[in-house]
Amino acid sequence: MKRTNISNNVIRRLPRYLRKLDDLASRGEERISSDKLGRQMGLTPSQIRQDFSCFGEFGQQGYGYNVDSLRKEIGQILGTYRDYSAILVGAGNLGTALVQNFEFIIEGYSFLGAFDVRPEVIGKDISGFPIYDVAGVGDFVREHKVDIAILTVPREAAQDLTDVLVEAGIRAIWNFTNTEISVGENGPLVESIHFADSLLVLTYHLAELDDANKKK
Amino acid sequence: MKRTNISNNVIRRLPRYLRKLDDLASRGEERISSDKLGRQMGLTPSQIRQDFSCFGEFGQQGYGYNVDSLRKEIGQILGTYRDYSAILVGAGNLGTALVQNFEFIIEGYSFLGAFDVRPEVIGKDISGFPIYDVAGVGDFVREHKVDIAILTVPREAAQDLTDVLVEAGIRAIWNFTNTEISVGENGPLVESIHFADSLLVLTYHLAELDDANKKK
DNA sequence: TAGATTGTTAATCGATTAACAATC
DNA sequence: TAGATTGTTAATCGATTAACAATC
Repeated sequence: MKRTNISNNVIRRLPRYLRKLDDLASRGEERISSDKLGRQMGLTPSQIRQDFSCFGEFGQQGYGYNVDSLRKEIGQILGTYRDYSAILVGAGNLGTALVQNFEFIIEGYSFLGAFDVRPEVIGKDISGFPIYDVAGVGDFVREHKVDIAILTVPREAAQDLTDVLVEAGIRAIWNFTNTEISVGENGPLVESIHFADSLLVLTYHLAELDDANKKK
Repeated sequence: MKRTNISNNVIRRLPRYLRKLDDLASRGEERISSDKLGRQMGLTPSQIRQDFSCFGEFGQQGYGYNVDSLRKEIGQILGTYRDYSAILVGAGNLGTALVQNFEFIIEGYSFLGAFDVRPEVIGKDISGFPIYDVAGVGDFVREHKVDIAILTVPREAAQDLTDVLVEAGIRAIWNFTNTEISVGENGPLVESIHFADSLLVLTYHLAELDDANKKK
């Protein structure tokens, strides 16, 4: 599989392809053409073929793409078979929800446990995984060479814990704290879920509609 | 304020500007130039000026932008002062986390309450807001002309509840179900938070780094 | 006034779309 | 073989960047 200088736009479309292909597979579809896929996803067939061709030749002229093997290829590209290790930092409602509701976190990764600062939850468990004292998170990351930290602590604690994680050599932070965390030069990858941003995009469009109606 | 044919890229940058300006304001900054702002956000000054100029003239030559008034302008554009009404559909861990942790949901909107299907939570409350039987959500939306539904139900219930909400005339759905929900022609706005997509982007980059290292 | 910095027009760059030869 | 559909090259479109006159 090649991987040369892929644009962000392409990368962000890959998980959507994967979801769609999972869906097609679960409905028993065996093959799909870029044309059909495009119509189902609201993309042009050209774009789909361009996107895939960034990574290799996954189709067959006159036939299209085999759903199952394309799905595996894209899973491969996205690293889903690499068994990265992950921990949860912040075992509150949000962290608990993520681990409990979204099987993909536990199934797709080596989930090693959770960390929290509150004495009343330390020692308990989430979906069978222990909740440790957050005081030990740095050592734990070092010892287990943890790849990904899911950061779901309150905003106030975000930067301090980030510093600890970076210091301990974490490779990636999935950031739910609604703050911009800073990781310095050569720091880990950071992917943030900014809930408020998403909601504001929604209200932008509501406001837009309201304004358009008012004008009439 | 004008609003003509704004590209998606621009719209998605607006909440980031708002966050940054809130931050500057809280640190007591009074003015900011596109140049400084650009350096702090990793954008070019040109792009920042272009973005703002989609909506009006908010700056002053030789001075820059007044942090506080720019912040208000962008808030206005994003509809933050419009007091849209919202309900939570699905009072599980995730929904509870959203309402409890993210003040902006309760502070920025008329939050009217939560709905769930489980008898043991109906009648209880989240942060002082009642949890109603989800069986009545359609009537509630109709009666209160609810603008936004925050959809945090299990994947299996997602489409059925969407149908109920659409039928009742909901204007926007903030979708956390990790599924593509379909709302039909002239349906509400939908903004989805696909947790898995975000995590996959992270592992894509991890895999990319690993591959690059292997080659060396 | 001189310096700073905007808003906007023009130039560049990159991403999407169209076209088509290759081939299953 | 004929029809379908890919992978890729070229054309188009849109978004970002650069430049600069206007002006605070």
